[in-house]
Parts: sequence; structure tokens; C-alpha cells
Amino acid sequence: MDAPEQADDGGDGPSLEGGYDPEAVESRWQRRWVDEETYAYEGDAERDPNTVYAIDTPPPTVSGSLHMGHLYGHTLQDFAARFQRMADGDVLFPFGYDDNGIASERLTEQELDIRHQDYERREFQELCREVCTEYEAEFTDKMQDLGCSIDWSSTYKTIEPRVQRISQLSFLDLYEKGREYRKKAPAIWCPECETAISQVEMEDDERGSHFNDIAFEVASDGTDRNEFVISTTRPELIPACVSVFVHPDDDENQDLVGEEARIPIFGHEVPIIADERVDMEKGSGIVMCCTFGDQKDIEWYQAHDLPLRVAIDESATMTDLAGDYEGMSTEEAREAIVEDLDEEDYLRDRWEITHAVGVHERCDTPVEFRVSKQWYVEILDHKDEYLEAGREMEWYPEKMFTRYRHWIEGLEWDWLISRQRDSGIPFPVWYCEECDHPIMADREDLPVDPLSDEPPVDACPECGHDGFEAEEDVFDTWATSSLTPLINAGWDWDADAEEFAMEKPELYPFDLRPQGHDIISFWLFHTIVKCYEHTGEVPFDATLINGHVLDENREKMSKSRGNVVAPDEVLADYPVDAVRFWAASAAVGDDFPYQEKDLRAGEKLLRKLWNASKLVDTLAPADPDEPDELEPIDRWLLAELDDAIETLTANFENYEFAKGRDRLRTFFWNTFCDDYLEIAKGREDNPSTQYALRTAHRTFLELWAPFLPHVTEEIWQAVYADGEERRVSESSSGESEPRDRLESIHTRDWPEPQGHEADLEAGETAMEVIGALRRYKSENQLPLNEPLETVSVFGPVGGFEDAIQNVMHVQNLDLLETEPEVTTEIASIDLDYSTLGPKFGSAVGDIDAGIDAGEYEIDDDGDVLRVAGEELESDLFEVERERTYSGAGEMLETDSAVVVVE
RNA sequence: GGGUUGGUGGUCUAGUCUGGUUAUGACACCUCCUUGACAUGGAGGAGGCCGGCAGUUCAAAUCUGCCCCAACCCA
Repeated sequence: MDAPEQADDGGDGPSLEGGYDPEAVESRWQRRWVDEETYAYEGDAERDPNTVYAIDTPPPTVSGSLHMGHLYGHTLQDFAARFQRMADGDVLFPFGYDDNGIASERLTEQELDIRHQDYERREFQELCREVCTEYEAEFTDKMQDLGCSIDWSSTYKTIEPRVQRISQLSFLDLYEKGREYRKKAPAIWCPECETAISQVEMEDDERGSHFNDIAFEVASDGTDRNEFVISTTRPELIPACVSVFVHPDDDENQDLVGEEARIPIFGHEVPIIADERVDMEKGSGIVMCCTFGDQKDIEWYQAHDLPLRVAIDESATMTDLAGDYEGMSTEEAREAIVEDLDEEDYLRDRWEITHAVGVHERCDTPVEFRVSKQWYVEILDHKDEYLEAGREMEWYPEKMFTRYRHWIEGLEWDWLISRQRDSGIPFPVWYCEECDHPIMADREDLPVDPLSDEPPVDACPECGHDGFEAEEDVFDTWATSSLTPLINAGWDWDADAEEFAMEKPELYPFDLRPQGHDIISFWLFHTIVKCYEHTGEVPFDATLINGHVLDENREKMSKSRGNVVAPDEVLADYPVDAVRFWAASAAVGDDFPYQEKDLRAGEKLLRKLWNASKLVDTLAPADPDEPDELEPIDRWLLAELDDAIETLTANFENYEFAKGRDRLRTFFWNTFCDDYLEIAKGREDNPSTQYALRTAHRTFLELWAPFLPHVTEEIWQAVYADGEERRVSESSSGESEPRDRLESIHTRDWPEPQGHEADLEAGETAMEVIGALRRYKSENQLPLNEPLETVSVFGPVGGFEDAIQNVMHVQNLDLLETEPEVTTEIASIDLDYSTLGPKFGSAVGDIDAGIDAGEYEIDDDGDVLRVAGEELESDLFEVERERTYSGAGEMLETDSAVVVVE
């Protein structure tokens, strides 16, 4: 745009003509916001971190397309970002992709129908980059269709060199701090992906299997028995059997302890040992320990210093230890061994079961446990500190902290960060060929790839040898994606100052970390670990945990169930603003169903806002002067508006989007549209009403802006942007080229209460009277604009007579000084239990009974109620009277007024 | 198996921490109304013993215990 005036790009510029056309309007604004960098973070390194609002968004894993979880999560963040931007200025709302690691490798394999094993590492990495780039481009398009106020100039990919450098710096720093070690130890292993994985990547899955009762011979002669039976689901592991365990309390089998067992078929002999970790309830109560079948085997292996017998290799193929079974897969070997056991009469029984099997979450392959040399981040010794860090953050909702706490309390493994994969960030490490001493890269050289780069030394500092071996492993994805606060803040090594520094220190610690409740245990946890160890600070002030979007029957969406709703399908039928209105309906942290009718509710609201704006536009000039004195009805509206601003502000500050949304909708629809606008129709020439109308309307647009960014921008630009003083948020630090930027509603200031005071009781009563008259017309099947000849009101409605008269088409309105002629009798007595209870205690029951039975008296002036032997002062009860009106016309009652229609 | 969270009209939900006697709103349903924006609107109505059972209390959707159901996390 090139004119200082509001841009009107021809026929499809902002205008209130006709109905609201979200399809055209939304994409038009989305494009302009991106093109004009409306949401760009300005940045001011001098600013206090407490006054810059920064969000650390967990970058989506590049493994597929945008789903409802992305939509919901980002929309919630956007509510916070948009509110904060208006309320407090500069906001950083960045965006990243997590495209290094197993997930994107598997995506590449699926997409191209290839196996990574068939490619050179470089080649495969190239393919990953290509596939990811395509997915990212499509994902970005779809993200921009959501209209989130993301700063698209602050984006990153976890595989890009800048991030690789940060990730390798992080590795070096933790190594120097003594927080990392390399160790040959049993690790969880995925035979399909052929890599070690961490505890969090393993999940349980119910699988069908068999229990096999296998007879073991006793090879020594300390007992009368010749054999005993062991139940196992994994007979292929018997070549790896290194011992047999019996529980110390197991009297029946105590005779076996200290003896030797001979392994069927394979013939090797193993000791029988007592250990209380045996589950006596399971199978025969006697259990074999193999290296390794499960985690308990590892514990035993370490506790009893057992030998290592590896029968299964890294691709789940039997090793030479398995003798005749060498080269078979574990499944093949299982069947073959069972058959042979049966033939040789060792198989005593076999039956089907289903049980939980640990599988790799990325490929559903049952995991193995293998001894291998891996890098670990030590975390078990800092559990208390990480727990404390979690405690220092604000949790929205609070209850989610429990999950974090339980996760930490249950930690059993240090964090394994090396992966035997092709695509990923390499460890910046070489090893001395002679003494295995690790050589770390120099900081200034990062990022490095040891496979192609040379180590920074000519000779090993330990032994002087000059040959080195490159580390082939890459970092676990989370070793990098746990650094997002540091990536966003531009963390780097300052060589001159010899310390770490941030390019944008004002961002750190971040104000908000949003994420789903399913990844508290790893993503959030790992991020806290990394950032805390690097900076000594908790990286987030607050964390916002979003729930999951379920299908319309409240069931989890899953591809296998076929109940997945894709965001693009929804957005093809409904405006984004309507989708956002739905997204705001759930309490933060709660799972909630996707229901189409909720989107229709949002659509209705957009239409209402549009139509109300049109009406306001016909009733008052865009920018009326403020009159010296507002009339009661107008002052009442603005006082109510002040109140709404106050609650809504608090709601946004506390991430109570659902509450804010409902409060605003009710006030806008019921109070403003149904009540005030109807009244305003009869007062259009009144300067007081014109001012109130426009003030309220502008404020409504601003208050709705975080929820409904498109429709509010469209109306704002159509109605107000033109006459506004130009408010371009060019930074005061003097950017050399002042850009001609859109004065978006989204960069305006959040409304503040203006301190309007009004007789709220009179306003409330007047609305009651209007409601009563509406009910009267409805019940008498009259149109709402049917004139009423004479209406008398007894009640506090002073100052609102005109309003009542106009909106209800009352020709004569009388305010009564005294209650109209009625005969009254006591209908009921309302007790104030909250003070009555504490005062009279158990007598309350008798008082209730006495009143019900009519056994009570009230003083003539109504000051004292005598019942059940007690005397109640007037503040404890209220007498409800049944009024019978015998005068002319019909009497209507409200809570605080009596109305007579003639 | 252990833990966490939740269960409120037909549906989705507010209220539960901080107990107070007519339980909030929306959608759907029924009746009526074309009022100067909106009939994709407006006014009104019906519909719930707050998962079950005990307990604490003058008083429980709300606090306590047990049970049932669901989701999630961890074995």
C-alpha cells in the first residue's frame, strides 16, 4: 500500500457492504499480515526480560501433516500472544520445525518407499532434507491459513547449521561440566531402526504371545530333584540364559538355591540364585535371567555380576551363540526352539496369552536390550533440582505439575542421547585409536561433522598417538529440540568474553511454554534439564498445557479408528475465526470433543458481530465527540463495559480463555445487542448514545481481536482505520528505513476501564422491567413493537424511564411512589442459611419444620420471626408475598420491581 | 498392577479449591413474534434427585471413604 490513508484495494477492500464473507476476508488478511510482518518481533536487547513477552513454541516434528492438535495448540498460544501484544507491546511468537531424528527419517523412508540401510549416509541425509523441505513448505502454508500471529521472520529448523552449532555447543558445555559420560552398558534397542533409544521412546503394547513351560535339568546333586520348570514367553532367549532365580521366601523351591541348572538343547550350565526381585506369582515362581530379555535381567546382571551372553544381534538376528539357530530372526528362532524342545520332551506346556510388550513408539517394533557404548546425560543425581525447577514455574492448569513430579520421581535411567542413525546432528567427537580418549571439537569450529572434518589436535593428549576414529553416532532428536529457548534467544559462545551469551537476552527466561499434556515427561522435562544446566535458570515462567482434541464421540482420534478430522476439511467449511471460537471453549488442559455444531455457533457470532457493526454504523458517526455528561442509560452501558474489560483482562492474564470467551459473548450478545442496541435505535440523535455506541463498538472489536482476528480486523479497517491517527509501531531506536506499515487492530493497545460510574442497580432493574414487558408481549402473542398504552412501574428505575418507554413502545410510563394496590399474603419465607446455620446449628431443622407447618409468627413491622422457640432478627429472613392485584390492567413482577400494564 | 484427572438435563459444559437450600450457558426440542442490523434473528417454555453407595455437617454437585466407568501417565 502506498497511501497514508487506509488502503482500499478496489472492490474487495474492507467494507461493511453486504454480508460477511469470511472466505475472501480471512485469506486476504492472512496474506497481508505475513507480507507486512505485522507480528514481527522488534527486539530490544536492553529491555527487561520481565516486560517482553516471549513464547517458546515446541517445534512440530516433521513426520506428517498438520492435525487438529497442531491447530488447537497454536490457537491457544495465539490467544495469549495476541492479548499480550495488545496489552504489553512487543511479543516474540516464533516457529520452528523439528526435522532431525528418527521421525523424519521414517517419513522419508515411507514417502520414497526406501530403506536407509540401502543408502550412503550423505545420500540418505540429502533425501531426508528434500522430503522434509516439501513437508515443511506445505505445513507452513497450512499454518498460515490458521491466522496465528506467528513472527514468520523468526523461524528455524533443528537441522540447520545455526542450530547444529548450538546443539554441539550444548554437548561440549555439558561435557565440560561433567554432566555427560560415555559408557558401555545395556540400553533399550530398537532392532528395526537399529539404534539405541531412550526410556521415553518406548511404550507398552498389548501383544498376543505364548507361555511355554520348559523343563530345566538340575546339573548338580545338592537336591533330590532332577528338574524344575520355568515359564517363559521368550524361549529364543535360552541360549542367552546366564542364571536362574528363586525368591528367598519361596519355600517350595529353596532346595534349588546354590545348585546348577543345565539349559535344555544348549547344554550350558548356570547357577541358581536367590533374589527377592522374583515375582513368585508368575509362572512357576522360578525365573531365568538372560542377557537381556527385560529390565529385570539387566538389574540381575549388574547386581550378581553375571556373564554376558549375547544371542541376538542389533537387527534381531540370532548370533553364533544360538548354534543351529544362528541367522534366524527372533520369531523364527522362537518357533524352531519350541519345536525342538517339544521333540526332546522339554516342553511341558504351552498356552496363549496376551501381555504388554515394550515397543518403539516410532515403529511399534518390540525392543531388545543390548550392551553398547553410548553417550548419556546424567540426570538421576539432579532429580531434586529439576523437581524444584518445575515447582518454580506457574502451571496452567496447576494440576499438571503432578505429572511432571511423578515422572521425575520415577526416573530410572540417565538420559541416553546417542543414536545410531544417519540423519541427525553428529557428535563433535573423535576418539584416539590407541587409548579411546575422546577428543572434543573446538567451539569456534562448530558445527563439525567428524566423519568429514579433522579433529582439532594432531596427537592424542593422553597417549600421543596420532590416529583418530570419528564418532559415527548422532544426537537424539530431543538433545536438540530441548534447546529451543536457547535457539530462540540466540545462545552462543562469546570467544572474547569466554562465556556463553545470548543475542536477545531480553527473551530469557521465556514467559510461556505451551504444549500438550502427553509430552510433559520428555519434551518439557528435557528442555528444563538442558536449559537449567546451561544457564542455571528455569527457562520458563509458566507452562500452558493443552488437552487433546477428541472426536465427536469423545474418543481419541486415531488413524486406525478412522475418526481423524483434518484441519483442512474443517477450514474448507468454516471460517478460521469460528474454529478459533470453538478452540477457546475448552478449559485449558482438558481434552475436548470436536463438534461441528460448535463451529456453527462461532459462525453465528461472526455474523452477529458483523450485523451489529452495520447497525452501529447507521446509528452514529464514526468518531463522535464525548459529551460533557452521559445520560444514565449510556453511562450504564459503559460502566458495564468497564466491568467486562476488567474481568476479561484478568481472564487473559490467567490463560482462562474459555471463561473470557463466555463472558465476552454474553455481554456482547445479550447486554449490548439484545438490550442496548434495541434501546439505542430510539436514541440515535442523542450525542450521549452516539458516543457510548461507538466507544463500546471499538472496544468490542479490540476485546474480540485475540479470539477473532480476521473479522475484527476487517471491521476495524472498514470503519475506523481511516480516521485514526496513524499509529505505526516503528521502533523508537530509529530504524533507518521507516516502513509504511498496516495499522492493524492487533497492534493497538488493549482497552482499559475508563472509570464510568453508573447506577447499576437502576440499570439492572430497568432491564428486568423491559424483560417483563417482553414476556408480557410474548405471552399475549403480540409483536415486540406493539404499542402499550400505559405502564406503571414501582421500583428503582430512575433515569431509565426513556429507555424503557422507547424500546417497549410505551405511550405513558408512570413511576409509582408506592406499591400498587395489592392484597398480599405470605407465600414463603426465605432464610439466610449462611448466617442462620452457624448461629442456630441443629435448631435449623426445627425452624424449617416450623415454617413448613405454618407454626410461626411475625411482628407487625416484620422485624422479628418467632418460630420453634427461637427469635430470628430481620436480617435472617425475608418474607416472600404473593401479590394479588385487583386494580385495572395486569401486574407483572420482577425481582426488584412491580410493573402494571394497562 | 500403581498413579493422575475427570464423570453435572438428549449433547457439550460453568459451578467443586473457599459447603448455604430456585445448578450456569450453548446446541438440540416445543410455542410465539417479520421490531429501523441479523428469521443463519428475537421472545418465551419444557427438560437435571450433579456416576453409585456410605459418612461428616444444621446444611453436600462441592468435604471424606469405598465402588463403578472413561481418558492419560507409569509398570
